[in-house]
Amino acid sequence: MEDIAAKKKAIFEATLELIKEHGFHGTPMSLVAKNAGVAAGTIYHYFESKDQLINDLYQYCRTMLIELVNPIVAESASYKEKFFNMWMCIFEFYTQHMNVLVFFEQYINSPYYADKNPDHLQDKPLYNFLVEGVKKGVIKSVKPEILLLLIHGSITSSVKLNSFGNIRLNKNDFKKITEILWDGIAVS
Amino acid sequence: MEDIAAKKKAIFEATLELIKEHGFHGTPMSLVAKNAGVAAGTIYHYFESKDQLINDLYQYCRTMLIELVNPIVAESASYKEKFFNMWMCIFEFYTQHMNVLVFFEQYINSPYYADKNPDHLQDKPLYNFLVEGVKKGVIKSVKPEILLLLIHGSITSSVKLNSFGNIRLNKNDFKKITEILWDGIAVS
Amino acid sequence: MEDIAAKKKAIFEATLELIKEHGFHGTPMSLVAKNAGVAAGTIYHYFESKDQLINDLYQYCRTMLIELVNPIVAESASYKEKFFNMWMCIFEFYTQHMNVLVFFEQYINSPYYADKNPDHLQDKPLYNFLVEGVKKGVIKSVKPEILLLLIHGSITSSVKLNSFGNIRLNKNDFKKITEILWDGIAVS
Amino acid sequence: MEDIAAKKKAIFEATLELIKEHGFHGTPMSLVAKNAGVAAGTIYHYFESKDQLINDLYQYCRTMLIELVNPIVAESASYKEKFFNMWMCIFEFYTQHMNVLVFFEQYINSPYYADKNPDHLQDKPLYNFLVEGVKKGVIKSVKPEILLLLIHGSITSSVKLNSFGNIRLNKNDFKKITEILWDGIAVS
DNA sequence: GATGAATGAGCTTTCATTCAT
DNA sequence: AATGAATGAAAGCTCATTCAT
Repeated sequence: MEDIAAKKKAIFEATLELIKEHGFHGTPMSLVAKNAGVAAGTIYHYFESKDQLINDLYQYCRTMLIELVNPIVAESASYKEKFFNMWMCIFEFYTQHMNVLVFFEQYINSPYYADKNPDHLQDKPLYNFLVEGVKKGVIKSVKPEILLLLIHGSITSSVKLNSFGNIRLNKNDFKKITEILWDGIAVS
Repeated sequence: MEDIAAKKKAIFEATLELIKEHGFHGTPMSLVAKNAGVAAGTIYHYFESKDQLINDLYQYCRTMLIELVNPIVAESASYKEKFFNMWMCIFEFYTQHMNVLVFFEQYINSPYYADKNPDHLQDKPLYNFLVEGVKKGVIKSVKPEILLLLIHGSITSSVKLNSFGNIRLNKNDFKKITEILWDGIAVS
Repeated sequence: MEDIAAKKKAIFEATLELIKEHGFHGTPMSLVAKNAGVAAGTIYHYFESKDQLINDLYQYCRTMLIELVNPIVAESASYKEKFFNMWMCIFEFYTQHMNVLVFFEQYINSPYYADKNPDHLQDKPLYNFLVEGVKKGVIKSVKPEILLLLIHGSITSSVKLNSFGNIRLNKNDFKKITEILWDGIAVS
Repeated sequence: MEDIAAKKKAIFEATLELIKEHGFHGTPMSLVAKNAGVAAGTIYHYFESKDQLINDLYQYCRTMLIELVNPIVAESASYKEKFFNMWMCIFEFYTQHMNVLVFFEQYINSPYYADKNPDHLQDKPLYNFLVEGVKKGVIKSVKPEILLLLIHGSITSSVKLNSFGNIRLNKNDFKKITEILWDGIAVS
């Protein structure tokens, strides 16, 4: 991640911010260039087309998230604790990077995300963590894809509720939400 | 709903289908006109602008869904049964109207849905049903907005998993999903 | 030819003139639009793309020429006279429509004329006229394609010499050129 | 010709090939650089601009052709024989260097060849050879420019017919073509 | 109401050229 | 001399919207 050319990164960040603010449609390349501090043509040294930029941006964000969650799996804590930590970790990441969350939601529901196969984020850490939980008998024997979607949905919904909505969630709310989830998925 | 001019409805349906297939960006008014069997100018008799068309379409779909859910609340069944029926009813509606689901997801995450206040669908029936459940002490005392998001998220995720994914859900899966939800939110 | 929409014709003529003056490369669609007195977008109602415009323009010019030559074949005159009349007719057409000549020469030698098969103009009238001449034993038994190219080449060269060069051809020169041609191809 | 820097020659040859394949328009400097095995900036050490490159390339090709034809004039053979040899010599050069022929045809008909004065190739050897022929009374007293264009036209047409067309010319065809020419221009 | 040709602002993209290294 | 990343003007093209019929 570190050796991404500075300009490439600037382009990514400018795009992310503009998409959050104005959507795919309202984000012309000229504006991306301006906000990234490069010339219009420069973008095309790094990305073949606008489509390619969007797709590369998706991978860029995905990698950010995966690298964030990875360490938590390695912690030496109870499964339930790790579950909670993971939830909070992703929640906080999205809260601090609303533009990533907004981008993800738009991307997933756009024609860019062509195959529509909802394997979004399900790779590596969180998915494996859930598979492990099922195997250990800690959580119910449900298709991990379903669990994943429930969890991810609860996080993003909470972030949006907290950030956009009239409602502001407090520690108690987080506890309740994660407990609902846990009560739902855990083997009692 | 019945007195919507036939042309207006044709425009709505054409738009819905095109957005599902090509997204907002790939849905020019000229194509909407063509697929709806009207002239380009005709659309502007019914809708002030493309933005207005999109926003009106949102209301059109929303109303469809609400009118579907309403009768279930009135049923004389146990709360838990109604809860399950509601889930299945919405699940089936989205499964049969994938274009509505896709449109909703795109709309919610677009600049059209400007205020970002996640009151999407939370009005009327389902919201009230949940408030009632909390009051009765049948389900946990959590902000209904949160419950709503969890439920809606579980439905849409399931539809997408079932329709786009490699996974096909069966009766048993539905039971598990709704039980997870119920176990999570119900007062034990 | 007459029922070509006035706008389409205006676009053709503007393109022809601009290409003569500035070549393919120096003829932006915006300038075509301006000189044709239409909006940029209007061109795209009539032509799918710039390439398509160029190719349609070729057919437009080709038809003009063929319709011009056709009547001469039908004349009741000697073969040699018709031959001379044809030469002069085409010569005068190109002289009065230099932009068509310039366009043809550019087109034939461009990637637009993809298959490179030099059947340029060889269809219908002139080609058949030559075949007839060979059959009658009036002109030498040579592949008509060759004859065609020699004749066409002599016309265009003469037009260019006359119009661009320092040399101005007079009646005597025309006589000599056509006689050279005739002496070359005729059966003595 | 020999002391042209190797890189300069590489640039010429790459340009020639690209223009044959994709035309002026489809030959960006970046591609010339890539195919010539040099950096984009390097081209600008040798040529002031793309226009200059094209114009220099024209002189480069012209010189090639002149140096080829020169020796033939010096041969000790009959005028008619030399005439035939010259025709075949140029024919074969173009056949083996189609990219030069294509480039010439495009150049002559482009705005690069600004003055449009059709003295293309008419300088030195062939032109003088024809003037000499007229003076000797071997060929008709016609403006040499006209003769030149007829001859050159017959060669290029034959090359294109032979190389692109469905027709393949044989020894007999060549004989006929040159004889037509000779019969046309020679004093009988 | 209904039409659809016409508009033109604004988009994505290309490419000749420059210049710090 | 040589490089190639960077530039930005200008190209081809799209599409929401209008308006005479």
